[in-house]
Amino acid sequence: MNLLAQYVKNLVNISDENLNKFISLFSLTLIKKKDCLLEQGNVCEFEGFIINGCFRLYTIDEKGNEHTLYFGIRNWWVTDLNSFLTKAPAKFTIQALEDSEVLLINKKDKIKAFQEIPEIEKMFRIMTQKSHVALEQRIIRNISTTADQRYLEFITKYPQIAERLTNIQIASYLGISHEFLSKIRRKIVNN
Amino acid sequence: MNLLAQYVKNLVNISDENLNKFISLFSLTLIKKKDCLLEQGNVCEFEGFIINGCFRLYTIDEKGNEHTLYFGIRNWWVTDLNSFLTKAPAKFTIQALEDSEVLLINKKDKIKAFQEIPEIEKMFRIMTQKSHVALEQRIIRNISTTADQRYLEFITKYPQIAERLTNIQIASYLGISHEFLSKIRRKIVNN
DNA sequence: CGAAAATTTGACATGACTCAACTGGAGTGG
DNA sequence: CCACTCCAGTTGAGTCATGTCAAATTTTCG
Repeated sequence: MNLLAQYVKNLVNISDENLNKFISLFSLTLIKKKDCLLEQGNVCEFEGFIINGCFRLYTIDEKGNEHTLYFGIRNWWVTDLNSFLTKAPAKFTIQALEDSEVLLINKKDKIKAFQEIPEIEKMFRIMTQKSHVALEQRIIRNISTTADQRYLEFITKYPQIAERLTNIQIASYLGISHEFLSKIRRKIVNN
Repeated sequence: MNLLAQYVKNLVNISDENLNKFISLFSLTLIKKKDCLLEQGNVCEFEGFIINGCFRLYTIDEKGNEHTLYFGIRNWWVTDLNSFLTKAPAKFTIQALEDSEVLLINKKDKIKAFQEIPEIEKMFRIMTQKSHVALEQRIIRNISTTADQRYLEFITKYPQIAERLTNIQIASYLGISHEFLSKIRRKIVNN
């Protein structure tokens, strides 16, 4: 079955006709492990819906350290939102961590969908609201808990993502060094 | 002039008729310094547009420590989004830091506005996208920079907010203790 | 003026980073 | 199939960032 169609129908009531029209705006892209969907500095011309595989969206700072904004798997969206909206150079790199499949839509077609299919505008609003809530919660966790707690929360909340990641990648999401994460893991095992 | 009307017109093209219809859904509320628009645990029944004054949206954790999600002043929106959307008990308290004026809309009327005025749905989408980008940037800052840098960035980016706040409030936003913020400030002065 | 809150300060404890070394497993070319 | 390399993970020592607690000082505000 069509994963994207299912996703849309879960959020809004939409006719099959409009749904098909929307889905036809996407193109399926295959991408190999370690290849990038977007590289920091380029303009992000797409919004992507992940069908299979796993992606990491990260930025590299002046010191050369990587910081992960989020990981994406099946049924998640992925884009550098600021770059996509404003055509500013992307602050993030989007890399495939496995051989992956993703449905891409460009900005022109997304605007077209918004204009022609009101349910789609509504769907994106609902979607954005949900991820907004998730971002707010992450900020509160980041400013209020220790790395131990954030690590346990991450592997508990997203076990199906965590199991595919290296500890280096998880550390870059939690905002700690991978050496320190290693020590946290040892401490957890030893109790 | 009507601040909210101006705000809407800056984001979307909308007829005066629809604009007035939208604005008539709000009710002006005056709230005194230190009073709360919302208390943690209650259901957030409103979304608010600030006309005057200053608000702080914060949560209290198990240890009794306060953590600030954001501050709001004139021209900003304020709500516990998750509670407003899902009717779950609010995780945040919204307190006025000064005598303030805020325009409130309830959920039923907001839904009505979305159904009857497509430009309003569009406006909220644009608004949510912008704050989404801001939240993403804040997460990256939180996981990648030290408290010194975050403090300097905050007072540089939002001087008109920072000047109204106590250091305790700023510290609760940055995710550090107010004693440590005091030491940061001394260090900055002494160079 | 007087009380409450904010701010500062210092001593000490803990969280977290850096660097360097080591181990072990996964891929790769011969 | 082996030897090699590379990368992830672990570990320890030393250091820096930040928290905690308690006390003193200053500011705010009724």
